[in-house]
Amino acid sequence: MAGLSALAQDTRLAIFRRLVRAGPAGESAGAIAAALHTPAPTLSFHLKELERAGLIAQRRESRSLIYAARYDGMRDLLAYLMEDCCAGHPEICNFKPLENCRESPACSSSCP
Amino acid sequence: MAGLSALAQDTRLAIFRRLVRAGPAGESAGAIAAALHTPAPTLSFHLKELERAGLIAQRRESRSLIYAARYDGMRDLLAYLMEDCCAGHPEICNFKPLENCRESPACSSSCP
DNA sequence: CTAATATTTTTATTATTTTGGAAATATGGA
DNA sequence: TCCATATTTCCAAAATAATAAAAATATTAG
Repeated sequence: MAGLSALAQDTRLAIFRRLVRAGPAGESAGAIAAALHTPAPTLSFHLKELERAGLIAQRRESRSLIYAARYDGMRDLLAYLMEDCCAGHPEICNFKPLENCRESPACSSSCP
Repeated sequence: MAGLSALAQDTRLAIFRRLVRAGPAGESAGAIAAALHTPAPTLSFHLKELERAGLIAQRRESRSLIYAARYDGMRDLLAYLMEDCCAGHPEICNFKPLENCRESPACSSSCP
């Protein structure tokens, strides 16, 4: 699973967390690099990796390249892990409810 | 997150999937090695890695060492990923329901 | 105690991933 | 057109992870 390796790296996980919080507006490569104190080429390498895994998407906005989290990519990853594990043993899915999720009809109505 | 790196490796993911399916009875190191056509030292290396991540547990049964999946470890990993992502953007959690999960009261009642 | 089985630890080698400088590419403004 | 900004690609070095042979350890049976 590409998504797993993509997130199994500190810098990439940090990037992804930022982008999830940034929402659909996303954030430019430069802004991320500055925030994470990471040289541009290193950051670019990780962004490409996350994109390859389907977890983020790139778009150009004038001179900047903006990256944004792909929620469907993350959903796929979660679904994959759950299918694997929840499948044989549903008790794995016995989460204590996440408050801000409960508030969303989408979430509270259709989790596995 | 140790759990992410632990599962971001083909052999280890294969081991974990086997053990989840094997249930609490688990499986001996030798049996896993045979099933996955993996030399004993290589397997032992990966088992230790999974154990370090809290995803499996070891117990001795006579001469054999039996490994079993730790559901709570897996639940923690899923919860971590969801908190991260579901948090800001609950629509990520909008899974199409997994059938065998719906059947379990534990699961259908308390997913995020 | 000795032998047989089951597995881990040690160790060295090989393979993969990560890092960042230097050069290249793309966009927009003067 | 020429320059500045934003970012990527190229590439080689450094760091990390995976592999498996050989030796060591643990358990039980005879």
